[in-house]
Amino acid sequence: MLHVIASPRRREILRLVWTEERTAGDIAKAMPDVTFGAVSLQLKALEQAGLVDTRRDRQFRYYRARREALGPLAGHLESMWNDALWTLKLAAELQESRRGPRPRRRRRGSPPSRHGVPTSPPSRRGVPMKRKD
Amino acid sequence: MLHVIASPRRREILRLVWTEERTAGDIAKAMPDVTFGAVSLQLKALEQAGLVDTRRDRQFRYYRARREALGPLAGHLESMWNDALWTLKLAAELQESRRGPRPRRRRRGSPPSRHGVPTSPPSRRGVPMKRKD
DNA sequence: CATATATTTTAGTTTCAACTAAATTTACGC
DNA sequence: GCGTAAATTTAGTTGAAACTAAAATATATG
Repeated sequence: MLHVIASPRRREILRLVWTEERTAGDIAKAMPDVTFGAVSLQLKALEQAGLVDTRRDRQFRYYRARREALGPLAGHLESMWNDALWTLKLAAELQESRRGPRPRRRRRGSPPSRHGVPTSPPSRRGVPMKRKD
Repeated sequence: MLHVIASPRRREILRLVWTEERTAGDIAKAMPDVTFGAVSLQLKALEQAGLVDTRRDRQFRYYRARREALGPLAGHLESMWNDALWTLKLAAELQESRRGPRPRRRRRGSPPSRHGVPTSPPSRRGVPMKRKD
């Protein structure tokens, strides 16, 4: 759990869903420097740690912080977010803590091909999938 | 700061120096699965985060937790350590969270040589060094 | 000064979490 | 059914943290 809130990225997500639930897309839009997929993975991490609740409605999935799961840290995080000075620091941390590959400019006009994939695996498009709640 | 206590290794060190100061060697002996150097680096990280105080006496360096620097987390950590069940979990985490190279068996009888170091730099053994308090 | 012990620092290695891009799944509307 | 939008999952990449081993630093002592 400590590991999960140690990430500035996940703390920023927590802050976004602290007082009201939001959809995954809404959250992703608020973090323009990462892809939707990256946000989705972090949401999964937060959910598995029990730090957010999730709810499905139509094609949307809503997330909301489980403040009680954070125990004594909840108040600490809140006071940080209410402090204007800390907001600046968070932005700096988000820049600093950026991991993984930087976005690469997509080549214009080049045919859709991937790195080490000479033969594409058999497509399972159209095969029905079990619904995961 | 959250990042520093997110590491099970550093939390284990904090626990060791929670109620009484200990020497670096003492701490390293209590963690037989890592080298002295690794422990020293983590101690430096803890010191730079302001989570431990340090004191020199003779050739020894003593470390002690700065419990007040942890704020609301201090109590949380304490109660974790006093819970027998959590002790087991910590051991599991220490195994799980292990990073970096695993210790390799030293080849017996092989001459002392290093990877990409054909020429060793000029030894400065015996050259006096400035004292770092 | 030489040797021993305690600790830190450096250089290089390995593992892993955070990421991207693409593919897939799911649900909606026509 | 088809197409589209929302979200997740998969496969692969990257950078940095955690480590090892060795060297350097620091202090004590004969």
